[in-house]
Amino acid sequence: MSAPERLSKRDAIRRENERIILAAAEKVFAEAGFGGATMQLIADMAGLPKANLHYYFATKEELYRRVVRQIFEIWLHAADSFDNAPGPVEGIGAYIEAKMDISRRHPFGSKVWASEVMHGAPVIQDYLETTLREWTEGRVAVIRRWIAAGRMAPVDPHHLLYMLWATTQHYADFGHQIETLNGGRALSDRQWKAATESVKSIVLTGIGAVPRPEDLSNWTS
Amino acid sequence: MSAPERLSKRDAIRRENERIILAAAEKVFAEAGFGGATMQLIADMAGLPKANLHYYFATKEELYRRVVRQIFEIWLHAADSFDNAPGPVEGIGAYIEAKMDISRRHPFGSKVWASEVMHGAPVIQDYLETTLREWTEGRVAVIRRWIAAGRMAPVDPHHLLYMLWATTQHYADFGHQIETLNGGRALSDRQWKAATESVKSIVLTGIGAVPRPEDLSNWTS
DNA sequence: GTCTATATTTCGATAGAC
DNA sequence: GTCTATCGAAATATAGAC
Repeated sequence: MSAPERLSKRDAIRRENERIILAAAEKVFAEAGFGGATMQLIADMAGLPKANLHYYFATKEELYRRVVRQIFEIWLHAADSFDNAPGPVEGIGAYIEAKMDISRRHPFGSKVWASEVMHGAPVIQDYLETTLREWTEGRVAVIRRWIAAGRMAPVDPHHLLYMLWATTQHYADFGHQIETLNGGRALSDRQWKAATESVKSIVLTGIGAVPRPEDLSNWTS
Repeated sequence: MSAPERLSKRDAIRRENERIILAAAEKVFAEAGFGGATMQLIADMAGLPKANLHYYFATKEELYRRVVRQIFEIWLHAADSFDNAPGPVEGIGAYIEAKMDISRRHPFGSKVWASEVMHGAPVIQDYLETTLREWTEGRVAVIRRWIAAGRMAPVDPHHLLYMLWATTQHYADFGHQIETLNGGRALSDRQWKAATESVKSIVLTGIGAVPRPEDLSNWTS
């Protein structure tokens, strides 16, 4: 019985240290980029000697790869709201809410992902070509069904998805710019709510999934 | 006459070499990030010895600063379409077209800017707090007038601007992802046109500046 | 203005005691 | 599993001949 117990304890230590290192790495990679990040900076942020990082993660690239995969999987789960929704108002509405929530709670991961894609996806190109492509085509099919059912206007599904990604992730990736234009203060709870509602309103109205607001419903050219 | 002539010739050489170096630097900074970029890579891309870069730009950071300022000024000029427009359809429509065109023609500059902002704007924070803030408040005022005149729905002007920036720049910053989802091929002329029209259509419809397309105008809940 | 050679620093990674 | 000391590679920047 002692062997499994020792192994279990060692595993617990390993799991906890990996968690601490990954959190520190996510922040440093987001703030300095892969090239600008140093193992020393990550070690300091994690409160560990630099050599310990190499004990848990053989190379800087392996550590980086784990960070990128983390945010990617979080985003994939957010798409659950998309499926089984009766229509675009519920499906796309819930997806925007989920993505905005992730932008607020995981701004570092979002930035690491953006940086990785901007640099040509050197370490996650295979994910783009397999998992992301399949995910995208699946949602494109759902959007096409909604269009065919007359529940939204016949917009291009791919460009709609790009708009959803762009608008929601912008609040994480360009959060520093938004904060500066907000008088140097981070968005409050109320402002995050307003941002989410603004995105939902413009997109859902823009694709014809909800009616135009009353005060403009009698629009004339 | 010989002194001014020599000076002029020297200036011409300087200007041309700076142009070559800046173009090479923009590409390398975009593809590798500030930390990942090396003076050697930039020199190779420019076809010059590394020492010549330091002759024209004292430090790597000074060279980087010039690249960031370049794209920022291009974007500022694109906003001319915003002003003197009679309404949101013309103003915002032209702005989207101009920004999409920049995303296509200056993808490297867009990525360098995105990377700079994501890392907390270490070298252009003053621009954000002065020029960008003034530019933004000026356009917010224009949008408010359009809303007051009943030419568009009462959306939050700041969040609308963020949406315009996010959607248009996404085609440059995440161009690699879009290309991958497009079967590994860059967007064609036709596809860029479709992307621009898609963004314009959803946004202008979403803010109530154009009527809903005919086939959905008799929407019922 | 151009270019080769090099000084100096810093980083990723490892050795080896504990 | 932890940590100090250090190696070797690579980077920025400069010196100095042409």
